[in-house]
Amino acid sequence: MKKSKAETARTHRRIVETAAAEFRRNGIQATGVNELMEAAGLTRGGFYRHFESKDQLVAEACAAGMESLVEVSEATASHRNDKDAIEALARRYLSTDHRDHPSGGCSLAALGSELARADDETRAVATAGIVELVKAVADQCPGFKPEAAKARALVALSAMVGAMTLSRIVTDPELSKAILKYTKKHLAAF
Amino acid sequence: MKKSKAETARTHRRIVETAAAEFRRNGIQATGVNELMEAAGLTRGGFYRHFESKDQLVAEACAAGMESLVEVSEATASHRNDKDAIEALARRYLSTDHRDHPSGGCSLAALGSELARADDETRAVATAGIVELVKAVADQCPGFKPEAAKARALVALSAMVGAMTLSRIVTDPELSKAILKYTKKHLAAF
DNA sequence: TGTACATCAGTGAACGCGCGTTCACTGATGTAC
DNA sequence: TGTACATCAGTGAACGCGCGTTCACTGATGTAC
Repeated sequence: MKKSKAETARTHRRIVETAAAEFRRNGIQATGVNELMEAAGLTRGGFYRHFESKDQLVAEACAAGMESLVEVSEATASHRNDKDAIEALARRYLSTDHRDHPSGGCSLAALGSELARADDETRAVATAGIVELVKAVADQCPGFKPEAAKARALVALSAMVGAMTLSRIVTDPELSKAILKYTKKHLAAF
Repeated sequence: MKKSKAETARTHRRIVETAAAEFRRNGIQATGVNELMEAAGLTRGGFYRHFESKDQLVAEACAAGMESLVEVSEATASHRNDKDAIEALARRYLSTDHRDHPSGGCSLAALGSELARADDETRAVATAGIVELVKAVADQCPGFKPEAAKARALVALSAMVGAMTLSRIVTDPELSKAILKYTKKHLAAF
């Protein structure tokens, strides 16, 4: 039963979006293609009409994840009211809500160490996303020279990704909160 | 062929150390029990004389990884010459050598997002290691009140883990170096 | 505009493979007498 | 101190299972005339 081009494109996008969320929730390796297709309301066999391999889906899901991260970050950084862009970003990023819901959150924090071992295409896609994100944040840092603003954005991103990762590892709720709180405070004064 | 208690303990330790290094290099899920036993010079069947399950090995390997991280960090932070403990730590941690050799490096950076999804025992072990690490670093921060020193150590650890993770994801060598450089510079002035 | 045919998204069974784990067995060690 | 036996670290074949992937098939869509 062939589908129209529009519907095919919609299905493709649905698989990618489902994958991006499930990967963030479960990890890339721990999420099976079959499980993913089922979650997208399809059967396993259809997968290879849309993707050459699981690796290709990973790359596309990574791209989608970075795209939404850039979107949310741009919105947060620009809709601030006279707060520093990075303070506004940190407040949103380093929340317990983000910590407790990885599936809707940042792919870099949710998949960091898995992405570091991903294939070149996926890492290239992640790199492009990071560059775009840094540019977007740096543009919202008035009072800094371009190079300094980029450095600031890179450091803030590192601190946020690390803090979110550690706060998810830690089993002590107080320590988990403290990691978020102190990093937020530090970035606000930065 | 039964072995003496001493030799059994040595074998156990060898498996754990091998696992800790291989996990950091390959990831936890991507490293098989059989492959690990072979790397330790044994055959697969013997594994379950030492561990109840792969999960138990993961917990022990995580403990070993945190222990060596604490050791190296204590040595680095205390053998500084009048530099701040955190500056000394960052200089060593945020090196391209560390970036390029995860197997001998920090488990939190190498396994971060996998540890966040690990079972309670492993996460508890990681938590204990983080607490010990933070305490050790905070103790080497003279001129700060205990609470402030701990906050400083937590923030520095977050920034270092995040920066190392990002620098390993990124495919652009210049950007990868920049992440390390700017984070190092930031922590030196912190 | 209507008809005939090629295309291809999606189905569902099947594939080989490597995983974590189990098991019967071996034989040197530690223990009981 | 010497002997007999129980223990158990390590071997290597085998297990069920779920993974990523393939394939013959279906039938609605898009295209050619």
